[in-house]
Amino acid sequence: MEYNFAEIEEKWRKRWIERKTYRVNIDPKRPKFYVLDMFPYPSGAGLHVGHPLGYIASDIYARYKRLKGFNVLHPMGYDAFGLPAEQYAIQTGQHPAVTTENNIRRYREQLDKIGFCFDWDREVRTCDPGYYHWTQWAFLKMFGSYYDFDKNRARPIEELIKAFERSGTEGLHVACTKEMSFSADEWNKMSEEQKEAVLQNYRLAFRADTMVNWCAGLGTVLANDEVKDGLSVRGGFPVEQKRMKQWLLRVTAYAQRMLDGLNRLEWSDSLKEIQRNWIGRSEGAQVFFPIKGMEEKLEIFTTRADTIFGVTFMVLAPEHELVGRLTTPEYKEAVDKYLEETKKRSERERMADTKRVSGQFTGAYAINPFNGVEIPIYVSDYVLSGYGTGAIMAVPAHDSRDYAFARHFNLPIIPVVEGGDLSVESYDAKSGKMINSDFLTGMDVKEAIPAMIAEVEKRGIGSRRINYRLRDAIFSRQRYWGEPFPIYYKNDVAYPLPMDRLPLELPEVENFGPTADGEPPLARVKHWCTPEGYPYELSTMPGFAGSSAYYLRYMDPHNDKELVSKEADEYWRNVDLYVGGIEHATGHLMYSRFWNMFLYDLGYVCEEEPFKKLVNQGMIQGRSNFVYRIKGTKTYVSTGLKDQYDTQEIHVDVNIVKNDILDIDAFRKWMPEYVDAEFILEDGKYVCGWAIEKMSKSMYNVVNPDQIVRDYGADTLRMYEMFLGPLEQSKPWDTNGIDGVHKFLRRFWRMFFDRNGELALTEEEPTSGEWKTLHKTIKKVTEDIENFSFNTSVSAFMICLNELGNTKCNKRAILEPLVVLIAPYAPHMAEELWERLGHKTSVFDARFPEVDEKHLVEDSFEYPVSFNGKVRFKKGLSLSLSPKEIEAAVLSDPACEKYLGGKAPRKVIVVPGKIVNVVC
RNA sequence: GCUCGGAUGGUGGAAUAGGUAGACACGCGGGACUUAAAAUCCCGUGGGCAGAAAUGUCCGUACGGGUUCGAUUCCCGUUCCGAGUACCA
Repeated sequence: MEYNFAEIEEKWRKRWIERKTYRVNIDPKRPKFYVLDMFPYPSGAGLHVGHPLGYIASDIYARYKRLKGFNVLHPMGYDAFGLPAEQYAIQTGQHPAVTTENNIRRYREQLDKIGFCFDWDREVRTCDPGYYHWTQWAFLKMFGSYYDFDKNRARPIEELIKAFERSGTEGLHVACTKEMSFSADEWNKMSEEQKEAVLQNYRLAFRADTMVNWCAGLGTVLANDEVKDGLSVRGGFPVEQKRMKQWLLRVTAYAQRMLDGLNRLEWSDSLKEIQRNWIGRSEGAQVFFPIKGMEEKLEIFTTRADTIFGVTFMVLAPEHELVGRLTTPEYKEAVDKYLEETKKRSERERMADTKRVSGQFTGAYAINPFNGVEIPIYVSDYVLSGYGTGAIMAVPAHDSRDYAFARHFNLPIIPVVEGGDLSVESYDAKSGKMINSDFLTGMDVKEAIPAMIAEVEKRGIGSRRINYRLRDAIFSRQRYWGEPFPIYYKNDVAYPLPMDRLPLELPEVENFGPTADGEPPLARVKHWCTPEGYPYELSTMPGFAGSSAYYLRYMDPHNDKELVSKEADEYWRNVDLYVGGIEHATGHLMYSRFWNMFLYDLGYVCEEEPFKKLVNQGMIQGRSNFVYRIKGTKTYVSTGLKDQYDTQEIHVDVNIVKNDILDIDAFRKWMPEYVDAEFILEDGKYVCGWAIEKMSKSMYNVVNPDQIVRDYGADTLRMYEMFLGPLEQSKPWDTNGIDGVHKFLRRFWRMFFDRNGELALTEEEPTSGEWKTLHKTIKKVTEDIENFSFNTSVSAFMICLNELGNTKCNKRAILEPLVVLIAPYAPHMAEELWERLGHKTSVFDARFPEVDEKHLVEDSFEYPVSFNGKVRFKKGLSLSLSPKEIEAAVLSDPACEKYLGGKAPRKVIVVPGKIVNVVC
């Protein structure tokens, strides 16, 4: 009876759908477990073998948990709004909904072939009105909320309005764009428009005039995480800074909570580190410097308050609001010219030459509040307007950038901390003894910082301050294929659409590009306004909007009254295991946490963090193959001989190469130009060269999972992807080892049958060796799944089979538990075997085997003791060297006693320089 | 520049509360079965030296030190590779 994987897998794919094997419902009698994959954006290219890696791992885990008695929620859906479908639409006129639908169908086909246990009844698509209803709903909730730092949570904006009516801004401690100060009286006298303008300063979803990343190539604004090296992540177009009115989400209000929350999550340290850096908390002080001849003061932020006596100049960002006012007439022309120049330099250019020093003196002076010294004020683009206060006190002796600036403009450099050689470089380290610093002199830097901050506060010229690098998230996109904002305008004041009018559906347009005068595509819609005639917002929401709360929707996907019912939320709570790529560290995984915390604050969900444990699968790279053509000929030379000729390296399709050996016939048929190719072989074979590259069509190294499933079956694909190496590690796809895994499955199958293909298991009692093999494997596989070491558990199965194969074990008591054990990895084969073993129900309704320790008892063990003139046991025993004495010492050692359980050992073998072997 | 990871045979990778390094698999070599191929099975496989052989022995986990009876594992330094981030005051 051969293992006919094609037939078996086809049968069970159908059976699972018919029987609804993977449907889940709330079941209070069983503990829940929520396993989630990051849902895919269905691109036109379909899946390659790298995509399912994480899905296979989570699928194994989900099936394992189910076998362990958990009620497992394991859903799948599609992140369906997004740029590629829209770009394609602009080029071809094909509606993005159509392209998206086609791509989804293709994805589904491919996913189904791999045998995942998704509950497809819970599928969500972010572009469905029934889904984005709740994206819009959440947005309106944010619009209607503010953040209270005293209560440390979001509250309805009505509470803030009441506070304003009662006592203005007095005593408020809330998140805002800009500090405001007014009395209750002033508030009450404001017009509706004025009040709304004030509230925009506090709402968690708000509209503001800000510097944005404008990408002309895509015709839209981008969030910080969508830009890399000054280019758009999607498409690679240049990005420039532009001032525009945009919708934003006040994620900065949650900076500290998101930072603190990380400590309670089971995420990898590297991922947590990335988020910590992205939030970028830094502790320091805000200090106000008087400006000579002006009432106004210059506010700066510094983490090095201790170095205040070393300040020799001040620098403002070019966009700083004081630049215009404090520049003296004789410097006006030069400053304007400098501002003009920096404006022209793109973000990318600025980043490219960070070493170039540029700046301009404004003619104005600040006064050092501690020693009265007048300090020149400069403008320079090395100071960023978006961080801190957009102004700094420059201490060239202890900051490398200030040092470079001072050198360039010949400004004084005053050391205030001992150490380093200031003639060469600045001394930036936060340690050493203070000098030239009045009351700080003699202190260490670590004491001087708090001492100075205390002094600043005492004199009332500033205070301790915590700054975050995190910025508010820009939420508008000037695109078509996204969620419309449920917002309309009256006299340019934004109003929320009433909740009962949601969802606000995306209207049809005949052209998906921006309008001639640069308006978003929705401007083309004739009556894009409320029934009362008020115009709707023209931009749409960004990609991360739909993916921020999708894990909640899976809990209750068909509910049209709420995002998720209380019952469903309280049962499923949050995601126990989330598997996905690390590239979402600063995007989706930040926004989701923010979004969930917000819903938590308002009482809509019962957990503060959305994803308890998170595992990042590595990327699967492509392994390209090459042939070497002798230049100017049609002769191709094998790798080992290529140095003897003048050759050209040519990519060859990896699908016609096996174990780096070229299939010559297939090569001749591959492309017309190779029909009459000649070969110079090594040992009768053509050996190809290889390299690890990104998996891409142009390098002919894309391997399609469908093809692997066709040739080897889904179970082999699943096990092989796990066998490739540690899940979290990036590794090249390489089919070299796939035969080994496939061979294992065939051998496993054959264990159950005789020559005639009849099931041939006996009820005989297994030997102690067979029991031991079984339980050793159960133990190892269980531990490995719990630790996500899927690669070593595949090895454990192979070892198990090697051991059982030696004795040709065909005992039911051993083989039946192994079927359940392997079911998470090879579900199709396990189901088939389970059925043939006479079971009427799915193998996934069985229970995962438990380890029975009594079968694992060792009959001999090694007692780790070394020998070198004297012997020291781990417990700290020390003795002289005769073997007899060693034996006595080993036996009297409490640890040994524990091993032996009171019995006398049969033999103690002393291996000098090695170990002591104790045999029972 | 800063932060975080990593480096083990021809290849992918095992093994760390410090205890016989190289599990498992691929590849390669040899053999069995077969008219032949496929499939299947068995044996060998880190390197050097000695030996006809069994075997013995030395060296080996990027490099140099350290702690230890004992280090792939812990500590310090160096090199290389990867990832994140980048005028963040």
